[in-house]
Amino acid sequence: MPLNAPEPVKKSFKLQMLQAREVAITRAVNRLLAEKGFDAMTVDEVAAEVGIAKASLYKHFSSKEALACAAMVQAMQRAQEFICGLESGDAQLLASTALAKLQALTRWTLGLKLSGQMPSLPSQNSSLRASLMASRPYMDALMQVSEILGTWVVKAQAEGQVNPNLPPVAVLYTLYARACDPVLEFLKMSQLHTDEEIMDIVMATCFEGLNAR
Amino acid sequence: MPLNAPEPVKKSFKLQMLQAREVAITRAVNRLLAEKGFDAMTVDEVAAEVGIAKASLYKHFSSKEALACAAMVQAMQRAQEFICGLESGDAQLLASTALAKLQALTRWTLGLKLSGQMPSLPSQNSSLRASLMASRPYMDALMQVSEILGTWVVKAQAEGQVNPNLPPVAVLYTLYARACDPVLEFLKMSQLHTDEEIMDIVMATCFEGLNAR
DNA sequence: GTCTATAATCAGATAGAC
DNA sequence: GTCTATCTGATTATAGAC
Repeated sequence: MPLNAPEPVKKSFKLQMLQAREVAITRAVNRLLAEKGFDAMTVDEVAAEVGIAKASLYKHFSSKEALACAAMVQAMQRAQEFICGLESGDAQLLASTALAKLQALTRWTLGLKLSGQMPSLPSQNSSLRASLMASRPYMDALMQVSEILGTWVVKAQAEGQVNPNLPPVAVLYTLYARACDPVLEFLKMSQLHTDEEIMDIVMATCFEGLNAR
Repeated sequence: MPLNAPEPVKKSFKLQMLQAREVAITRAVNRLLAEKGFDAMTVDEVAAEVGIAKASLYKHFSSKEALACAAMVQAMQRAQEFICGLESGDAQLLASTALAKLQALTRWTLGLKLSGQMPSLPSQNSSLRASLMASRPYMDALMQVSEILGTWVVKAQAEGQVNPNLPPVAVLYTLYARACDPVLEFLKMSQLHTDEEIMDIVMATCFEGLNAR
């Protein structure tokens, strides 16, 4: 048995295990964040869902806020990947205009929310708000996403497809807000519509408004 | 000094004081509920804001949930009064059509939210949700409001002013959701617009949609 | 009914053995 | 790094004097 060779291999393996564990943690946090929100989620629940002791969680993340931040960053990165996909190659056929891209992204976020994978933003004065604002990885990802979406909005307005009287930032905020819109839960609870129908309804109210056209 | 006459007068006075105190409490709760939400609000804060001891609060309301329920019922009653005003006399000139009434009510709720008087609904799994659903006064008020608004929505659709393809209940939920829309806070934080402008923007996105017309 | 003081509980975080 | 057991602080709720 060689004495030197196994070292880096073993190290890499351990690192992989570490990362795999952390991915499992953020996935659990993401799900619980979507289901109950930050305040109602307890660290004990996270530990139970991952299947490790609470103390072990704190070896990976220094606080409950750090836990949630990591999950939010992960979610943000998934959004970035989806956005990149919309900007490149094949997707051009499906989403050729700026408006089509905005709509595709919005529908994707609605689907995430309906399937319980969209961590609900801290809509009120939560301790999470401050932590997120102080988190470089999160803010960087948010800025990047906002910049791309901002250009899409401006382009869609220039192309006459989005109401040019609306401040672009207001359009942006509106799209962000739709990703955590309680209307989706309400309609799902009523059990009168399929997920597809619910998405169609919310997409219609968002882009076409309540008024008849 | 008569021995019998003062009795009912004194009782009535004490009752008035009691009710006045409880109104003061619900007002404070309402404000804190709007500012921080149910979970972040503590009973100590409520007591401090009202200016009485915490134990005294529990003489009026049996739990934190009961406290919040009372505030929500009070808010609901204010909404009912506004709705009744829209249906009667003078307001007919300002809000003659069903759509105009829906818009007037929506703008009113946006104004409440902007001035920090709209208690934010428990959007996630809060203990408040269950308490509200179990509260007869709250559910009764909610049902009454929903019934009236429901007729307005159907009428507005029949008059060709609201998109007839949308299920009326979806329109209703959408209007409820706009009353606690985070877009309002986001725009207010950006400090680029006055409250009036913010209301105009949100009203436009809500009723006319993001798309150009 | 209001107060001070305290009980009871729960959740975030840590100590220390392995 | 993971565990069990524990600490600490915050928060809901109550006891008991006045």
